[in-house]
Amino acid sequence: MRRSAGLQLVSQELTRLQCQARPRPLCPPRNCRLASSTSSYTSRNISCISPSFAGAHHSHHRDIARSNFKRHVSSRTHTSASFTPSFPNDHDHTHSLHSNIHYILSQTKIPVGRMNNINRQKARSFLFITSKWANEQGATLSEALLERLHQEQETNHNEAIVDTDMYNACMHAWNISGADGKIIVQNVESILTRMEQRCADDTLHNSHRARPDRTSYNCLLHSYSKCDEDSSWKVQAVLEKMNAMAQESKDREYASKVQPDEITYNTVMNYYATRTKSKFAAQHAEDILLQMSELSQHTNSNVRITSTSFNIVLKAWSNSGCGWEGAERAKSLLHKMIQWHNHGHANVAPTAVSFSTVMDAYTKVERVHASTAVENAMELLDWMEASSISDPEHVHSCYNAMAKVCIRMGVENVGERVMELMRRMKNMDAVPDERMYTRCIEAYAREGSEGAFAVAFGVLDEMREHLQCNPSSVAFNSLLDALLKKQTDQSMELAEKLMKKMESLGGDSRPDIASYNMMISALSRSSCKGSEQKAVDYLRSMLRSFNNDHYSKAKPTSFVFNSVIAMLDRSSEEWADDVMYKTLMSMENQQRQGNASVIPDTITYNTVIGKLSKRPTKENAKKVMKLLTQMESKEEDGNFDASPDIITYTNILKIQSKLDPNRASDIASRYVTRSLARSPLPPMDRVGLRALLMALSRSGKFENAFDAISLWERLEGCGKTTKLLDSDTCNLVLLAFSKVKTEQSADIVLSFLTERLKRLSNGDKSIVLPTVVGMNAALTVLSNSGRINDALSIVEIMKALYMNGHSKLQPDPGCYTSILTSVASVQSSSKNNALYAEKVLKKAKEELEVVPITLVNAAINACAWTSGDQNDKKRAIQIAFEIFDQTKERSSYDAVTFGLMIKACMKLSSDDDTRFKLVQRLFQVCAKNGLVGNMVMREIGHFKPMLLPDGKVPQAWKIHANDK
DNA sequence: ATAGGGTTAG
Repeated sequence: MRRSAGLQLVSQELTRLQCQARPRPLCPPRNCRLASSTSSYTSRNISCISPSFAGAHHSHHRDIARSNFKRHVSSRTHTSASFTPSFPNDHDHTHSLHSNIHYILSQTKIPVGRMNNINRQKARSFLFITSKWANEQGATLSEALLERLHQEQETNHNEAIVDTDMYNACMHAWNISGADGKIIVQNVESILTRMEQRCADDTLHNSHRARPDRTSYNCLLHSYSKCDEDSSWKVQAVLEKMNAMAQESKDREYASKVQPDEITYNTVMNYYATRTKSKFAAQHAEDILLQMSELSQHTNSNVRITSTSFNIVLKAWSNSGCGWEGAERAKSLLHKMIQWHNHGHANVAPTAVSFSTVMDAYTKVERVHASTAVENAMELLDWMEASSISDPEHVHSCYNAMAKVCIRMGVENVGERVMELMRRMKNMDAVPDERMYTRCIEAYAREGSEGAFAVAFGVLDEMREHLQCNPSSVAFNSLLDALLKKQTDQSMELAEKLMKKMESLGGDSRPDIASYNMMISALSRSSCKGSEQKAVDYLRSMLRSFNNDHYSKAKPTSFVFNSVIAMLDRSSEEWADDVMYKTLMSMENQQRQGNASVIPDTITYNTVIGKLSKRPTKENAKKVMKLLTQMESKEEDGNFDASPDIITYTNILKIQSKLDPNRASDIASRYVTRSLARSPLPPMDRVGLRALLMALSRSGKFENAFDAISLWERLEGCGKTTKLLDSDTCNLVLLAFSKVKTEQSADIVLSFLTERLKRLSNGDKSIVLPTVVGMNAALTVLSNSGRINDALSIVEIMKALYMNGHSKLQPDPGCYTSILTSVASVQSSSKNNALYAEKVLKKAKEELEVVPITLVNAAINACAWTSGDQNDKKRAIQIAFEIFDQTKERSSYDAVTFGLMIKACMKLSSDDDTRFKLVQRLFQVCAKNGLVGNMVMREIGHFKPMLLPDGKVPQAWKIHANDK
């Protein structure tokens, strides 16, 4: 395929940018080593490198953490000045921070109760420093210091060491940590609870413990808005509690300290404003605004409505998920705000944020309203320019919001439109910032034409010049996105080049989680060979970037891992299953290290287990079992994300039944037992049920057969008959019992069958019956217990059902064979064996058109195993010969028939003389017919006394034996 | 201690 001119242009552009990239600074060892070791999976060197200072309790860990930090800092100073990954505060302070950390860590070595004043003062100021780091480490560290100082206070009853501000700072630290919402809420709740409990425990001896104030509760309320979970009842409860405390407290001063203020109400509104896709929440936020307005009327009120309050409600409507309606409501609220302002409420002046928030609401309207949305937003922009804004330094954000509306609404020639906005903002003395340039790039890239791409790259260049630094990954991502949506080989190639360039530029330009998501999911959609390898390589470099270089923007989410796993699942590369397993291990590793955005779930595990099960090797079986254990132990710990389900077990049983059937039946049994204990039963499907029953039916253990039947009956009771149960699975249940030789089995099987037959005769048409296969198994069980008559009546019933249209229940020779084989088995041999054999054979001859030799043989064999006294045995021999003689007439016997007859004579004869005569006679007929087989020779060989007095085999035997 | 903004993704 020839390259089009436009793409060629873009490609040149890329190469040019590549050359412009800053010369690679000196840090070759790190990169070289990593690059050469791509074959080893990165997860191995992940765990030890991630620094977790606060969690480092003993000095060994601390040393590792510290030395890694040092290495990290020194390598960074070489690469990029704008890079501040793990401690995003002022870069120049890195050194003093380092010594701070050193100091703080050394604090933990001082025994409790031995900190002097200077120690305490330092710890206190470090607490306030670390609490402003705005990352998880800062929060963890400040909380650790808080707890350490609390211990100190507990041993010095007369001194107040920990005050309310310190608690508040720690909660604030979590709120700004950027951690996952759930984690923030957990930590803030736990700090506040501790604070409250410690106060409640306070005695006269120590009345110095810090009491939560309004700020503390405001912090708590704030944390709820960071988390997606529905915490509205908690928010409501906190507000009520604050009001109650303010009213009920006898301490007037304290009462005024916990009385909710405007920040409290703003924060509560903000909680509702952050609930996306909920009209109710937006309405609720607006209601609170009304309440605030009433409260502010009271004298001495500490509540007053400001621009912020309004802006929060504007956001609420923008986030409400109400599309056009939400945008319109936001707009009219903005009008109301201006009215208020005009009526003398100076502190509700609309700000740039107000305008840009409403504009943002117009980016979320339904397609039909696209052009009106753009018009309305443009009106807002005109309006904003005409009015005096109280925060002119934020005016540029309105142009950005406007540009976003144009892009989202699919305006034609968006690139030029956004360019125009950039010119227009300059007239307002607003300087386009990085975000605005990025928007502009996005706009051109979205246009998709090759010329537009070239312009986008041009803007990227311009941006570097104007901003005097490299564009952040976001700008590149817009380009990547647009390139990858083109879905051509060339554009994929260009995207790969772009990724390389981002890496070489380093710093904030490095690929982030969005870049990796896009590349990997595009690769997983591609059918080119080698895409798997490329995707896995990207995953590895992402992990390296996050784990080793602490690049927080590359923090992985489930999405990347799942894309890779899904792609490998479809792959035919022979390493695919192994790499899938390693990918899952790496996911678990992330989770273990506290990355809350990585959640391997049941589907993830099932995909990997499913793939591993396709290749039944011992290693894969081991891996699969390890994964199952992992899933089960998570479930026990109360984490149900990855609870094993029927699909999990189906795959596990698939591999184990090939390698270790006993293990398979144990696994199946454990699962069935647990499932039966639950109500309702966990979901089950046909394939899974079959796999379970197969595994259970193989073992020959009574418990397993019992599990099988219990499960089947329970499912039948749930009315799952049509969806799940069929004759096939019913057969498996009976088959399970056919290998168990106990009296109990016969009872269970018989009542199982009679129950179903009874229901059938009562007109239950949904009843599931076994086929001959299952029936044969049932016959085996009954005959094993000597219940030949029961067995024969079952055959009768089968015949009747067959006549009634149950075509799969036609009695076949196998039925009789099943009975006779059981009669012959050692466990069930009785004095009646021969009589049974005679009876069964007779019945078979009546019912069947052709009686196969095997059936006759089975009858003779049954006779051979007759026990009891001499008379019983003598009669057995007679019966055997009668059967044999009848057979002879039809000349349908074989070598085995002779073997069995000889065996019968050997076993049943009362003395050697009789034995000799009978066997000799049989042997002669046998030899004449040329049917001397292995079995015949073996039987004769067993009998030493049959040899001649001189120890030789009689001539008669010899001749014919050698003839053969 | 409260209001915001950029990219992706089945």
